Amino acid sequence: MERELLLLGLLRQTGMHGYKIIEFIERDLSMCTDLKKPTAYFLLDKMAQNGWISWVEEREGNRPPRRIYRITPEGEVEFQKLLRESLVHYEPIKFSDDIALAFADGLPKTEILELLQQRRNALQSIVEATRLTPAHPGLVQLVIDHQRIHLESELVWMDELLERISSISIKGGTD
Amino acid sequence: MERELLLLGLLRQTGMHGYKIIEFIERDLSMCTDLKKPTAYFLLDKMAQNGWISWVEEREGNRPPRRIYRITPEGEVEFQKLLRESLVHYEPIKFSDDIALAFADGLPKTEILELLQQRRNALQSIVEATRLTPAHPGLVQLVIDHQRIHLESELVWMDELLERISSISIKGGTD
DNA sequence: TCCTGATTAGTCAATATTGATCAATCAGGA
DNA sequence: TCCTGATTGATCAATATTGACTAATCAGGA
Repeated sequence: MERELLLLGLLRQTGMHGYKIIEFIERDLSMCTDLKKPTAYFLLDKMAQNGWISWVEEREGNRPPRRIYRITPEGEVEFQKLLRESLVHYEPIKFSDDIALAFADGLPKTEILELLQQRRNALQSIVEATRLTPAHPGLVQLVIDHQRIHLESELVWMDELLERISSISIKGGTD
Repeated sequence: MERELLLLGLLRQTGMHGYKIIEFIERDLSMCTDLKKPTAYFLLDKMAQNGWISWVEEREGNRPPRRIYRITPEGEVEFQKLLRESLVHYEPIKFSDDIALAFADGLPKTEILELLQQRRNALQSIVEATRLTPAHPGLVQLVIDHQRIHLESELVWMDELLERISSISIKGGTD
């Protein structure tokens, strides 16, 4: 549902062909979504069938023709509906990486600590890279700041986690 | 991949039939995963074909027969492999809800603030409910604490967000 | 006893997602 | 000019995921 919102939101700003849309998403919005190319084309098709967007074929020079998508009035209505729904809604995220944590007693404690230390270092690299992100214009900056704040708080959590695992005895662990 | 790890991790503790597995996941691990019933059965089938788990048919009273799954030695090897991979790996989560934030200028500022205030209140309810969660035994407690810490930090972020949006002017907004 | 709704257990058709691939064009060095 | 690798643009077969459904059994009130 957020995927439809994303595509409508982009096409609302300007008409675009599929490739440009995907390029923009992967460059500027990769921190919110992992929408892949074939999924994007699939959704564009579906939304065109729904009448939310329309397209015209365009050919530039000798290149193969491409479809320029634009949002329709019905699409604009749908956009606003999805936007309202999405803004009020809060869905706690799932830390799927924590599954490994829950079953970590399948390994000796020293190894758990080594592996988690590597995870922590990977996280730290990401945090440091994120600190260098240049400012973006408009509301996207909010999204970036959210991500940055979250990552910093994750790093604090990882350090606390390493402490706690050091100090507990692991049921089923071999040391 | 974490889904396979999850199923192997459960079957490693004790043999179970599909329904019990799903029940446990939905009751105790819903904060890490949203694995649904048909997906679970699909994965159990696949893992059985891979030789990671085996099953025997059991009938209890007059009930229709059901398959009791257990982990095999090959499955145990795979479990340890997946566990190691998953413990070292760090993947930043995607805040897909932030997509709406990035496109919020499709609505007037006062409405954005109203809607986000509702989101904030929904979050606060979840935070309060989470504070009451009783302690779990073992490593699962770590997972719960992670979630709780994250949610508290999200609440702080939401309040900052509301402040910031109040004080900026929205490009394209109608007020 | 009979009926109703809840629980247990699982399946399947439909939908969503993606890795791999294709095909044209272009940039620039040999 | 010709070749090579990068870029643009999109598709498809295969895989993953899930909403909706089936079907049996059980609990307990009329």
